Amino acid sequence: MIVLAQTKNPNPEDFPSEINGLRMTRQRREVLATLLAERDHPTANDVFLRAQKRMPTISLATVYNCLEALVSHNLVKQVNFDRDSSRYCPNLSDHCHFQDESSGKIHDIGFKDGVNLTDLLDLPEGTQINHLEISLKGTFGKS
Amino acid sequence: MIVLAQTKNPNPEDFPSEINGLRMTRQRREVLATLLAERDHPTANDVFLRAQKRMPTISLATVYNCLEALVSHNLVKQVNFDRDSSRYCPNLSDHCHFQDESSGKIHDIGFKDGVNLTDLLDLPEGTQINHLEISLKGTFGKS
DNA sequence: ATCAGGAATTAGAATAATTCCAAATTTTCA
DNA sequence: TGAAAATTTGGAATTATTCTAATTCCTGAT
Repeated sequence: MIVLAQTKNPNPEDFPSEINGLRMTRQRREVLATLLAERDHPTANDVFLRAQKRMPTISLATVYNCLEALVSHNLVKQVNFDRDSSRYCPNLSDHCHFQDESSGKIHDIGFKDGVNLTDLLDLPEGTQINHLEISLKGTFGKS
Repeated sequence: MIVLAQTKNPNPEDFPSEINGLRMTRQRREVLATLLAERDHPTANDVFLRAQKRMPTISLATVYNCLEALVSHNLVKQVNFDRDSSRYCPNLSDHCHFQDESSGKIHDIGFKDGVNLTDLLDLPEGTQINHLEISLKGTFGKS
């Protein structure tokens, strides 16, 4: 698994031509670079507006297509809070999401060392987890 | 907190006139009874179709209204998987949801004794959690 | 380089879950 | 009983997302 640059404002040109089996087209690079540049969990439309600044011809449909391609190849995580529009997160480490109800901001929350969620769950023998999403809401402490 | 009957097919007439501060109208009783009768995590439309059998005049808008009232008074939980339509669950115990990818069925998953999710999370001091949702997908073991 | 075939992009239409609205009905309780 | 408030209702409106069909872009073989 290729580790993506964690630097801000990566140059889309610097991405390899294929990541995790996904051919990196110009638009996909742009969408990914947009997500990496500002890690504030934007919606598809937010990404569209930002990507348009550097690539004025990109369409919203393409942004949706690219996001779905990136998500399905595990380059980006899709973040859902209730029925709000989906948001996107390029943080690939194991984490969950906390939405502060006063600011609306979403924070990435890591797990403490050595803990494993599945140890806590009463799952029947032989269950295989393919996907897991944890979403929290409340008031976020100073940090 | 009033504990709702855990029996199947409760008679809507048997609910008290107010639960958790929510006035129980005829339609709200019917919607709640529908959820308690078959605990398979139906969508709003599923609930509508079932409730219509006993109350042919109920409208879909009312089902949405009732579900939202029940959810906001903590009588029912709203269950979300990605962008699928919301599903509703009258199980008020602390649990999360697992969707079996082969059958599509949703299972309630309890936590093992004595564990507390928040112990695992790297949350800043003073954070207050008001709402929490855990959704899993995969293949469910026999059981 | 050129060309054919496949993949990706695009604009706009279509979809579908949910919410909104305004009128009618029901309930509450003074 | 009657006025005010709350709820229900049907249908219209909203909106995020998906679909469609046409165009453009890539890629790899010649």
